[in-house]
Amino acid sequence: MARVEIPEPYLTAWRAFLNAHAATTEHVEAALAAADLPPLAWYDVLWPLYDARRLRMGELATRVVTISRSGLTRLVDRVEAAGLVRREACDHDRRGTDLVLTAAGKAMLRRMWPVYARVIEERFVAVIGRREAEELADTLGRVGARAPAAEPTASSVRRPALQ
Amino acid sequence: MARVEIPEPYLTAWRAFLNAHAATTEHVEAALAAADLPPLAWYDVLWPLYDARRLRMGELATRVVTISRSGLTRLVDRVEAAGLVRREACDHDRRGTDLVLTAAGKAMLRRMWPVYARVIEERFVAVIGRREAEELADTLGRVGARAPAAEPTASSVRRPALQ
DNA sequence: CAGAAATAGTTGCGGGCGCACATTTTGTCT
DNA sequence: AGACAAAATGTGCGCCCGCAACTATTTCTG
Repeated sequence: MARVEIPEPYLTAWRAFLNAHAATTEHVEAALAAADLPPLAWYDVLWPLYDARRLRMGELATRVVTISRSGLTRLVDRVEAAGLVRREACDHDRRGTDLVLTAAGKAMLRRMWPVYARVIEERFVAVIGRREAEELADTLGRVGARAPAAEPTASSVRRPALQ
Repeated sequence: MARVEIPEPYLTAWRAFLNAHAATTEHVEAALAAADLPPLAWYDVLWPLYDARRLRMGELATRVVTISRSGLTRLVDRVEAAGLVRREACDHDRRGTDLVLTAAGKAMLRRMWPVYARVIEERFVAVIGRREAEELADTLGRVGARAPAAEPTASSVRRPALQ
């Protein structure tokens, strides 16, 4: 029956990890919904497009780790239907689709970020010291590292200042 | 437009946090599926029942933070249909439903934990120092703390030794 | 250069989830 | 006691997701 042993401190940390994610995520979604804004998943599509100006579906998929390829297709369907992004033909590869942010998409990004950021500040920044944040980044960076060497990282949350 | 500012180290930590969760979660689900076992959500139902012997739907909902009340109803429907738990009438309150683990449920728990634990070891324990684990638990514990004072914590991952 | 193999993206299908509402039972106030 | 609010689940409905299969291209191979 292979008695699996995981030392107490690790187990506690693991539980805290899962809890923290559930709690914060929930609050972000609630805040967005309360402000009549789309779910966080839309942000994950819009931001990389703002950051890169133009991306192919596959490249976007690389940055949105939380959803499957087909799921992304339909997520983009919806975001496009809302007029926030536009699909364009890809030059060098007629199989591919390029995505670009529309003006409305950029505007939506500007409306979503403050709401998103507010929750990050209240639930995350507010209870973590600067030094701790650095350690967190380091530790969790290792946990999230794509095992072997390939598997790209993911999830971008704004790098250059959004306007 | 309220230029929201979040210091770099926090943003980096936040990204690492989301990435780490996506990555580990994905691996756990993959490992369970590969072993022909139910998804992690089932574990979240089975374990608290093993831990508490008997729980009402509402009490269970308190511990399974990642799903809504109605979602839990149907999750339990499935787990019950699989013969892993049993719904029983609650004595003092005829509105309520008690849940108890069946022998098959306990057995399933014993099959799932090693697979689950294996991933925790490989992806989490293996890349974190003991000291770091304690700091993680502390820091993320604060992040996951239910804001005001009520809102119970959640997610249990085995406390007494499973057999 | 023909044809197999690989790649990019989409779609059919079945399943799971959350919201809002319905149902049954308790608790309270008068 | 009688009525009304509150609490504990379950249910109808529509949305979203992932898997596997499909189409259209491109790339590799002999």
